[in-house]
Amino acid sequence: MRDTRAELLSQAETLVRGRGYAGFSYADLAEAVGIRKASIHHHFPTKVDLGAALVAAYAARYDAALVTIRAAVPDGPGRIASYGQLYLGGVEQGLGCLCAALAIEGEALPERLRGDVATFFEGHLAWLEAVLREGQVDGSVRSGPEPAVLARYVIATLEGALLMERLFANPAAFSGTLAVLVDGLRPQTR
Amino acid sequence: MRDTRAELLSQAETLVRGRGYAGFSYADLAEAVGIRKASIHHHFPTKVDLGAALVAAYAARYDAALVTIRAAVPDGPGRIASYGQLYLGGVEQGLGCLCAALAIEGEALPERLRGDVATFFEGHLAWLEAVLREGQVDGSVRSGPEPAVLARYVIATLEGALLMERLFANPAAFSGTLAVLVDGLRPQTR
DNA sequence: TATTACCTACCATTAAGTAGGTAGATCTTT
DNA sequence: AAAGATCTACCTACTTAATGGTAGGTAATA
Repeated sequence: MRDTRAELLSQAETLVRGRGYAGFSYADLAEAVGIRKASIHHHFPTKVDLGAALVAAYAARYDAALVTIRAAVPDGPGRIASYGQLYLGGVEQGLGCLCAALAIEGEALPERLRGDVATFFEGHLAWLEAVLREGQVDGSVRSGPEPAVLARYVIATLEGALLMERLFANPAAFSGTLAVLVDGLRPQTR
Repeated sequence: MRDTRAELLSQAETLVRGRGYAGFSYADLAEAVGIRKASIHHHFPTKVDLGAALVAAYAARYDAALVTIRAAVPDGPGRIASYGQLYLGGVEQGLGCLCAALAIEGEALPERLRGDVATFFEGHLAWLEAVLREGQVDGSVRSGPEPAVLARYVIATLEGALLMERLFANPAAFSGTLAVLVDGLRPQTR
């Protein structure tokens, strides 16, 4: 059995992450999957439905990774480093963040998708905030700034680095930025 | 006299920064400026021509600001803070970075524009690198990481913060991230 | 017998871009 | 200075291709 729906989601994700939401069409997707354009509507009646499914699947994958990281890595900076590694894959494949691609379209983006994207980021912010707070408590993360502030700073840096280093096809530079970011989160004793 | 060309550039910039390059059309622009669609082609024969003019004008405005900052602010962190303030305007107006909007479209973006966008970022990276190097020399910026690495980290953080905080319409959060960023650049003595 | 998963054929709309024209400003030549 | 020529900045009307989406059908499966 070939799971057409999954294939559609996979190819659509690649298209959106590579060219933006407005920048891909059902025709592109049909060609990528090897199915007729109209058949896509059977699985995803409208483009917004597809977009929402894309965000849901993307968020679910991230959520699983976040749980794993928290279980597998004990300290704050290590967890943030692992979180940053999740973005690195995008740089290596030349794909940006799905939600960044959607977010950039701002006012033109269907309301529903804008909400989904905001929810995605809010989830990450909540996870980061918890991780950073724990790190401050156990002493692995520098105290001072509020965890909520640090969380926004972390996600901004990684989203920005992904945007930049995908353009320059420079995974090493991404890793450099990640290292500076993580290092800056440790308690300062130099 | 009304400078139609300038008006076209201004409105087009707002459109691209608000909805992406693929997300706006000559029809949208015509309506925004109060001119017929075909007349736009008189000023900008193709959409790529318009896009390139947009990037050129945007880059020129930034370049002027960079020169001013370097002349008016003496220390490294102060200069980076001023640089970050340039992005804040976008958050407040609900507009993203023009070049980020273009960059996100990646492979779908006409070759020429991709080159122009890369040049834009390279110029900023060069400026940041020089500023950070000077800061390390005069002791206002922490030593350790290479200026080139720090430059990429700075621009990534600001581009990412603009992306995020525009979505959340949260200029205060942008300022929070900027503060963490700038603070982290100072020589650490806590 | 429904339902699923696909198909062909179509639709209305919108996209970027072109053709060709007009009114007014400006430059050139006598 | 007048006459003609050219240029600028816009227009209406159009083309071609692509967009998201629909209608309705078919073959296999549950």
